[in-house]
Amino acid sequence: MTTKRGAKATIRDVAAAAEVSVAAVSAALNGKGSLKAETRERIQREAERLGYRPSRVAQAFREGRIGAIALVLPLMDSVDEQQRLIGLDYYMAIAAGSASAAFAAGYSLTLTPPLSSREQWRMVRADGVVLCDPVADDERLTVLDEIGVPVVTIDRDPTREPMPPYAAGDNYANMRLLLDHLDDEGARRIALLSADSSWAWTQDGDRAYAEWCAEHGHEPLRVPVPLGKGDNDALEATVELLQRAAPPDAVIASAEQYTAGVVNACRKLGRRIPDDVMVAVGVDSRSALQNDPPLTAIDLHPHQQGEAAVRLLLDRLAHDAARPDPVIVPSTLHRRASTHRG
Amino acid sequence: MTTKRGAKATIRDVAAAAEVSVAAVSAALNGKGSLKAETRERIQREAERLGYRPSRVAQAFREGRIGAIALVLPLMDSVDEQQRLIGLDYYMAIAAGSASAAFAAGYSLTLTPPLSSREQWRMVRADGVVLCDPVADDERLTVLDEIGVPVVTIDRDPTREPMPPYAAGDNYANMRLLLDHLDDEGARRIALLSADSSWAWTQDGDRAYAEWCAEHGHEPLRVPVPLGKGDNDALEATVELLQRAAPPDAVIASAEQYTAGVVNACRKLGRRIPDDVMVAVGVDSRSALQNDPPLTAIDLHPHQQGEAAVRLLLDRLAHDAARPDPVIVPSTLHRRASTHRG
DNA sequence: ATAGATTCGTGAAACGTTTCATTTTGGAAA
DNA sequence: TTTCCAAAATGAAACGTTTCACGAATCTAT
Repeated sequence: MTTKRGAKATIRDVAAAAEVSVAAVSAALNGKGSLKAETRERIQREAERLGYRPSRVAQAFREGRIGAIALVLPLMDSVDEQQRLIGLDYYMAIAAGSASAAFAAGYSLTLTPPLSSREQWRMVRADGVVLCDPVADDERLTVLDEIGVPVVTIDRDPTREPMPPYAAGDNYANMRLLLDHLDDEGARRIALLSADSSWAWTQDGDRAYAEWCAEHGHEPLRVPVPLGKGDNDALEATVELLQRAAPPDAVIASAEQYTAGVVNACRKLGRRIPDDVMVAVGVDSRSALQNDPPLTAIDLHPHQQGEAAVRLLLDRLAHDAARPDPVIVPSTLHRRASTHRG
Repeated sequence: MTTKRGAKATIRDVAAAAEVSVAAVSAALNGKGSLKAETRERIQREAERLGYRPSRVAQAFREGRIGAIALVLPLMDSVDEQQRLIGLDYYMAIAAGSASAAFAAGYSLTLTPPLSSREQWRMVRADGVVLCDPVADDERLTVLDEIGVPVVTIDRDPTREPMPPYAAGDNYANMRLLLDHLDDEGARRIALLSADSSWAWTQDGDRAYAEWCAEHGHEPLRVPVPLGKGDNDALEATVELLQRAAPPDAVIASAEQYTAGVVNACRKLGRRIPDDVMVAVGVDSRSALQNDPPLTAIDLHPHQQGEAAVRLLLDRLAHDAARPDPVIVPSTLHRRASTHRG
């Protein structure tokens, strides 16, 4: 049998050309088995001549696994609506950490674009899925469960039973850490910008804020700010806050998205940071670090969260029934100039 | 033959359980063929009962393609050195655009972590690769060519023959556009921060700058700034520039990474933007847009570049021999307050 | 020269799915 | 009852690779 024109050469074509068995070709090309050096070279020459490339998908098939883990980021959902993707540092670090851990284990990391219908989900070719920030009753988890793809989440699933394994920071403790810090630095009226959503980190943060305020006899000053596209929602909310009769002396931006808005609102109104108003952010980012002055923020170590999530997933893949314990990645408070009055 | 304990159920197990042929099971589960409704339901029930999930890798194998495209970003290279990934808006938008185009065509997008050895490259499971910012004599392209994986680059490969298809902005024209704009706004001493590298966009930009300066009788003020990890290399370079005896009245930050450094240097020295010094950026980003004042910048439309690159790649995959023409994605100059003196 | 050991190479199975040509079944028309 | 046709279901091939148990050839030591 001779090579068909136009068709890619297979291992069989090489075997025929070199007048050996397919097994010999496989051995020669993978450096296994015991072949005479001369034979090995001849096979390699023929393979080269025919432009033979092993079919990656056939190799994958034989090995029994796709060798890829899918990462589902919420920000991907906005791709089609907005031409421009808002790539948050937090998610990018998660992606990097996941990729790193996946690759260390011989897997690659697949980004999944917005997936709405079940049909679309079915075509996700991955051995498992890491899903970021599930909402309550997240339909995506339902579908993935139906399809039988193992899932690990980053940030806890608020409602699902049984709860998929997850990696996360301690959102409740983090909010209190931030509040305690601001209190130490002399803030007495601490406002909070946070989103109305069913995400666990939002809920946990709000709860911590409410409880802390109650414990300390502070009036809660929470302003809901949508997390969507509007870059200046946070700006407007902050402006409104600062113009109140009794303005706050500290503002917590719970999300990375709010950072620029809060800072620009202060600048616009001529309020100095930290002298007139302290600013702290719930999620560290480049813009917090590079701001003038640098902003106090909580580093959730998203890189580690990504790594941890992938490792949990690989655990699940290895021992089928196992349902590993959640991993709580410790967070770090970076005390910076925005919350310290000289 | 009965289902082995522990092993995943295959289509054969379902067939046995439902007492039909494997072909019937396949047809029932995929909604094809002509099966009696009753049979179809019975098969579905059995599949459900056994927890049967079609093997995605076997499906992929049958279909003859992996169904994934790999995206190689330069920033991924820093993952292991630095725990924290610097996720540039530019690359994130490329990722989003690529993902979007890939998915529209039934492919998913795979991120590949740093790949050094040939061995590592061999395990990249993708039908093709989009490689961002190739350097001169990029070893990765050599390896990919050896392995026989089709490649498309974003930004032109400076040296390789035959040159792989690519998508890119018009770097040369963009630099001149920026310079003309600053000239129009009254700048007379325009400095350029750019990197010493073999990347095409750097080279093109430098060439455009040199030629433009010569044409306009301006003294070239180019300062090389490494693109690596150091966040404050750009800051130091700018400080040095502004403290010269004859300081520039405009600074071009050619890379997104320089943005914060340049702005903070101005702030540190008390130079107002744009009154004392204009600032423009060669790559638009959130930090440019959200800065106070917003920074004039060139929008390279990286989302479209990602889309274009993937489409080129899919073209190559479809018609094997074809070597499509490069796609030059038009860029947009966003004129913002940082280069306009009220 | 023969047994044993070593080296070199082979044939065939297996992975799980889909497809397609073919066979069986059931029912209606003659 | 027989004939014919559509509907329903089947068996087997094909996808390209790796692996594994085994056979043939060559060499070494008795």
